[in-house]
Amino acid sequence: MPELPDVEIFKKYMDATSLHHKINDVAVIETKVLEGVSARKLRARLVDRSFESTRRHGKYLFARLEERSWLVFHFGMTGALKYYKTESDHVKYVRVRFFFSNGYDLVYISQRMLGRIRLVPFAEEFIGSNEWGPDALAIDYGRFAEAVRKSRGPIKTTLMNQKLIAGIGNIYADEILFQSRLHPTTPGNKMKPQAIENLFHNVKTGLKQAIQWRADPGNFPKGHLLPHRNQGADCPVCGQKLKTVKVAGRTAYFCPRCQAR
DNA sequence: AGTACCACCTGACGGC
DNA sequence: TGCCGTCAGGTGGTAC
Repeated sequence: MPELPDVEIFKKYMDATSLHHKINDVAVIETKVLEGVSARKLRARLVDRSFESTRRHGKYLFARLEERSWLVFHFGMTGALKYYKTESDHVKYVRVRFFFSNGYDLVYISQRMLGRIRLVPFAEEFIGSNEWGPDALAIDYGRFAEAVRKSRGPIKTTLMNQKLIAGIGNIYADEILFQSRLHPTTPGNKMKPQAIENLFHNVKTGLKQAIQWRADPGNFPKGHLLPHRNQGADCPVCGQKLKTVKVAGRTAYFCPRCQAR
């Protein structure tokens, strides 16, 4: 699931639970989730240290250990973090476990193992080397509008392009386009300035609201697409049957009436 | 440069 | 019940 709002919730969760506790041990249950670092090195760099602060860029979460040392969490489609008292709970798909000196663990969960954990010296440098665009909550209007105006492909693809704007995935792209009353295949370079402004506004408010509602569709008030984003559902605004279309290999849900081309 | 497709993984679900 | 195809909220590589 994890897109920007979900990862922001993981960040808040980690801030509230996992900072400043000494790490007693690290257990790598599945080495496949480690990228560019061995289980041995990870353990050596973490044991006796603690997570001091976190930051987020797009769908990536960074936890600072010390100078020149950041742990990078990426969650893929099925990742999450959970903090709980050691052995108090049986959690499935735990791939890496951090044992704190206070008797609690932070675990990295990843059912499909499409996410990765890395260890990098500088968060900023890592973000730059991946050529990610500005975080969707930080991008300014000028840069956003330029990216949209220059794109010939479907607007949904542009919203999800991490090199242009970091943090929006399949689900929130659908919600943002629904709020903007834009068909997912609308070409960016065909959009009027008014429509681009409106889309920009909905990127910001859509993501901020999702964070307020803890990225849980169950908390979304009426008039939002997410809780209805499944086969055969009706538009929460006009009642029309929602439709789907493949955009860049992903399923886009939209209302054919509210989001007419 | 921009876009499409596949591979990476596991599991859930529907049809037969 | 069991098997099989399809699909799932992400990303990176390759091929046009």
